[in-house]
Order: sequence, then structure tokens, then C-alpha cells
Amino acid sequence: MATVTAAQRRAEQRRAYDAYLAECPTRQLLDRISDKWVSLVLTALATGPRRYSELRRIIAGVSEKMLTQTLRTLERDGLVSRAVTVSVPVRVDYALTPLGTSLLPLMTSIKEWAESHIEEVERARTAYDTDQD
Amino acid sequence: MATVTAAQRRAEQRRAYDAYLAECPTRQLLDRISDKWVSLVLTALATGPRRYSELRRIIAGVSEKMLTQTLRTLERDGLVSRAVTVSVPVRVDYALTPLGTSLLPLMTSIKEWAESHIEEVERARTAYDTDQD
DNA sequence: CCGTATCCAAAAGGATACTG
DNA sequence: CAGTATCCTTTTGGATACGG
Repeated sequence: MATVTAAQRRAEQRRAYDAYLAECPTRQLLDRISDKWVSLVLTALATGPRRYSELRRIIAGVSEKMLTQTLRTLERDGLVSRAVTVSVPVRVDYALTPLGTSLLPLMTSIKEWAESHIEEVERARTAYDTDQD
Repeated sequence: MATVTAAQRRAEQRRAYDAYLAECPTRQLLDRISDKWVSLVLTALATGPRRYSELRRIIAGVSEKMLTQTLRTLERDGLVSRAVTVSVPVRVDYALTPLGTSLLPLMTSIKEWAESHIEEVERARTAYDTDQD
């Protein structure tokens, strides 16, 4: 038996690869925009600033935990800005930054590919599922 | 107390929204391409067909379970084709379909946005984290 | 060689209650 | 109004062993 097992080698290989991927900008962007709540928040803000309570209403069914978490990461990444108005009760407005806005054309091209190819994908699924019978 | 509680109303609202989103082509596409293994497989196949064992080697650290699962969904969606050569031992080649190939320019534009804005995102993160101290 | 089946640990995310 | 904190369920995915 080797001093380093095959399982250990594979685990090490995986860790190194994971570390490499974690630094990959494309991977990071995909992880961001593909998040369900992220894309919904960006879309909701596309037409202008929104208050926290507005977002919660627009994005039906989002939990406070996920909305807050999503807004925090978007703010941290510089895609969304947070403006607090000190009053009673307090008011908080969220808006897309220029960086966040620059992402909209990309979202649009994704949307266009999806809409123009969804039928082909669905035909492929039906064909695949039929063959399985 | 109401016969329908607020919690029940919210749960119902969420279910309806989830069902709506599940049918959204854009959401479906994002769910696909944002999957870590999916994007790695598509990239690996961009230069030509690959055998199962080649993919497992190229995509370091992928488990057989995830590779198989990923290839199956890609095949079902019509993005990847699977060609079995009956011999001993059996040989299986995977390749992008025309539909899968049509996705490559989109992947490229995502890659380009990410690479040209990653520095700005990282500056935003640093600034955000500094302010938290 | 190309998978499938099972088990199990880790992570994501929703419900709820509470605070400034 | 705008969150935070906690608990707990569901989902994801890796490891391993086995089958065609």
C-alpha cells in the first residue's frame, strides 16, 4: 500500500482545482448572477431605486433572510447601492450602481438566447424522455 | 384568528411564484449554465469531442456521480450528444450539438464582462470590508 | 471502460421570533 | 420600517462499492 492513497491524491487534486476556480472571474460572475434571488433583485432594480419593503413585495415569496443576504452581497460587490434616510421610521433605498447597470445588457442577451432556444430544448427533452420508455 | 393564516398565504404565494419561475426560460438557462460542472463540461467540449474518461481527467476532481449526472442533463436538453461504440471495452464519445455550440458565444460574452470588471468588483469588496472595521 | 446505487456529511434556505 | 438571530428542513454533492 502506498503512503499516499489514491483517494488522498484525488482529494488533494480537487482542493487545488477548487482553489483555482474560486479565483476565476467568470466562475465568480456566474455564481453571482445565476443565483435566483440575485437575478430577481437586479431585475426589480432595473427600472429604478426601490425600498426594502417594495422589493419584498415585488419579489413574491422571498424570505427576509434571503433578501437581506442578497442585497448585502450585491452591495459588497459594488453592484447595488444602499441609501439610508434617517427618519422615524427609517427608510432605506436600494439602486443599481453604474457597475450593476453595466450588467443589464448581459442579462438581456442571456434572456434572448433562452427565449429563442427554449422550444428546441423542450423538443430535445420530450424526445429524450420518450426514448427512455 | 383567520381561517387562513398569514403564514399560509405567504407559503401559497411562494409556491405560485416558484411554479412561475420554474417555467421561465431565462431562469432555466441560468440554472443550467451556472452549474459549476456544466460550464466545465461545455468548455471541455468546445474544442471537440471527448470520451468519458478524458472528461474525468480534464475536469480534475469531478466525481463520477456528478460527471454522469451533468452529461445526462446536457444530453436531455439537447446540448450534448452521446455516441456509443460497441466494442470491448465499450467506448463513449460526447460532443456539443449545434444547439450546444450556439451557446458558446454567450459563454464568451459572460467571460468578457467578468474579466473586464473583476477588478472593479474586487475594489468594491475591499472598500466594503474596510468600512466594516 | 462506463457507468449505477447507496449512504452520509455539508451547505443552502425557509419559518419564526425578536430588536433598534 | 428594516433588519438580525436561531432553529430546522431540504437539497446538494462527495465517497464508496458494485454492475453491464
